[in-house]
Amino acid sequence: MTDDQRSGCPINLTLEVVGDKWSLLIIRDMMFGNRRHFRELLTKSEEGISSNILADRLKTLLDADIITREDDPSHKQKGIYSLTEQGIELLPVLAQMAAWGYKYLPVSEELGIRARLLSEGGPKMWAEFMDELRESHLGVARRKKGPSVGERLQAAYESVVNRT
Amino acid sequence: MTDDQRSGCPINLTLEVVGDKWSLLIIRDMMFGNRRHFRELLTKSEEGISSNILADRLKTLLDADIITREDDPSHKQKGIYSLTEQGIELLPVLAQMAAWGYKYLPVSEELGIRARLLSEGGPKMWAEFMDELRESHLGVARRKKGPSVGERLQAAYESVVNRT
DNA sequence: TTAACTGATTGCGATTTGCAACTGGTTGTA
DNA sequence: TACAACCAGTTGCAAATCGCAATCAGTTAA
Repeated sequence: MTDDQRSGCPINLTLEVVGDKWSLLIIRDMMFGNRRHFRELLTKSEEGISSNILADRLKTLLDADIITREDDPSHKQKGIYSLTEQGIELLPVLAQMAAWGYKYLPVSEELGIRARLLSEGGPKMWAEFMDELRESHLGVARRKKGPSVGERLQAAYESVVNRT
Repeated sequence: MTDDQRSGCPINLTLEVVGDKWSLLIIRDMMFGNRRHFRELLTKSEEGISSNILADRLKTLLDADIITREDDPSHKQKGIYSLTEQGIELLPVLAQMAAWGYKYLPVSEELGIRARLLSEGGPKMWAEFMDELRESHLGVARRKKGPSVGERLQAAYESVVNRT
């Protein structure tokens, strides 16, 4: 964990924290897939991360204050990972990357549907979804009630998957 | 250049193209620093990329249709690199990363000023800047005239640097 | 003629990656 | 109480990638 920074450029500094092939995927799974435990992140990932890489990245993200870790009261060995406020605020970055990928790359239909909805929903939907994440990860009650963005995205995904 | 994709997720696919420590910095320099030649990208970069990495990443970006390369008529060996439309459309990704880095990381004052203005300007300013990039990289005349976003960002940067 | 400049390429050690097996402990069930 | 399944990681090792320095061959201006 050497902290030699290459420059004080905000884009560079951001890349030094999350600019690898796995960190943003872990955050994606925590945001959109409700993965909160090590095993969930390990086995339910689309891409198949290996356990040593996952452990290493979780450490890095903890150090960078993007996630936190608490003990799970239901199981002495289980840890619950949560996004911090600054972790939650990476959502717009992911949303823009998803929108770009959806537009220009060979995205699969199942996995693209969320990106499409999120892109169409725009910054307003992102803000709403971030409020929901603040509720589930930080325990901050959200104002708006009713069908959540998270639920809508999940429902859209499942409707594509279950279409025979 | 093996094209084994890990999953059809738009975020993952985007990361497979630009998810390394250098590609987005090269694109940043082309967008905000007007770097169009190999030497400019090599020597005028804040971070000091090495020539083999630069050559490799330019190849990857060419393959991914994010940039193009033309011969410079003024010099038989010189090449001019330009952003394509999909390269230009990475601006919102960079802008969001810059905004996040500006907010949460120890950004230097000189290099942070552009991020601040771009963040405050929001999507409207991004669209304007993208139009300017379409003009300088694709030769598409932009509608709006007057002081460009690029000029404004550059002027703000210089005013911070020259402040004694 | 020659020095500086052009876009790269090469060699090589250091770091990072990714797979597989394994560790030490906890929990549920019979 | 025994035991299998589950938990969060760790370790060993081979392969790939990274990054620095030196170098290359062609081009241009003095």
